[in-house]
Amino acid sequence: MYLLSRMANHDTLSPLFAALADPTRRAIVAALGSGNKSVSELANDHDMALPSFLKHIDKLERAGVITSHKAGRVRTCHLNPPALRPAQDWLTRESTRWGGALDRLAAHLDATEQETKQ
Amino acid sequence: MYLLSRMANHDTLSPLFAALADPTRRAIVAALGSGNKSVSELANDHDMALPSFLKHIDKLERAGVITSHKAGRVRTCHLNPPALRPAQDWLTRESTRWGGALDRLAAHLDATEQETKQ
DNA sequence: TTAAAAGTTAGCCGTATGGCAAAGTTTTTC
DNA sequence: GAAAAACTTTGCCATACGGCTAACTTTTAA
Repeated sequence: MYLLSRMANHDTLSPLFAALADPTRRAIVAALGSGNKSVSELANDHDMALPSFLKHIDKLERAGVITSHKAGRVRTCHLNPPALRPAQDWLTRESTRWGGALDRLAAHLDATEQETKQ
Repeated sequence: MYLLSRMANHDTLSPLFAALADPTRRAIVAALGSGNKSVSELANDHDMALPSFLKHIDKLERAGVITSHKAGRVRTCHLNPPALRPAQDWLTRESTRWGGALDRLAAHLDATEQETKQ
């Protein structure tokens, strides 16, 4: 039926989850939580060559998680607050459905217990 | 300071986010939301060779998102409800901090506005 | 008892990822 | 105007990812 492949699939979730699937990048996000920072300020916390570090910045930026602008020779990074929403929404939606399944299981177990008691 | 590299890093978040960073795997999770299914039942919805599909199942399982057991020749897959929690928690924590940052920004703008009004 | 069903294993392929060092560019500072 | 700062580009590396086909194993059904 291949529905997914038919629906003009602007897949924002995949790059978003992928961007978060690395400790360095999550640390960057966490660091930016307390305010904007330059690339080198961010990089100081990570024992990594700058080009390697920049790849992480790029990936976060391409996923929309952060933005950046350059003023003079320094590039400053900012969080993009709405970016995490799709991920949160997906997780919430699925968890809710799982919860529903658990509820149904619980209900079934209850019913079974009632039956076996009789 | 490299704190992260020192703290006996049971990184569950990275494989978890990585597992969700693929449409096929998210579809599997969604499909299992309405009940347990065998590998081939799940695979029917995806135009993909079985070995390729099994890799997705394996990755979900290694990330703890699903479990499976084999009865006879059929392997049945189940959701593992608590698995998504760490991802949700991380997103919630960060979003909250971002919200805080936004609040502080708003407060700052308000303060600035008050100053300029005087 | 053979044949089909349902996975599984092995091996190959091209691209992406996460790392590096070295050299280049643009600003800023002295 | 030279030198330092702050990236940026280039190019390399090993491993992981996401896909395939072909061949194999185990269970079930005819």
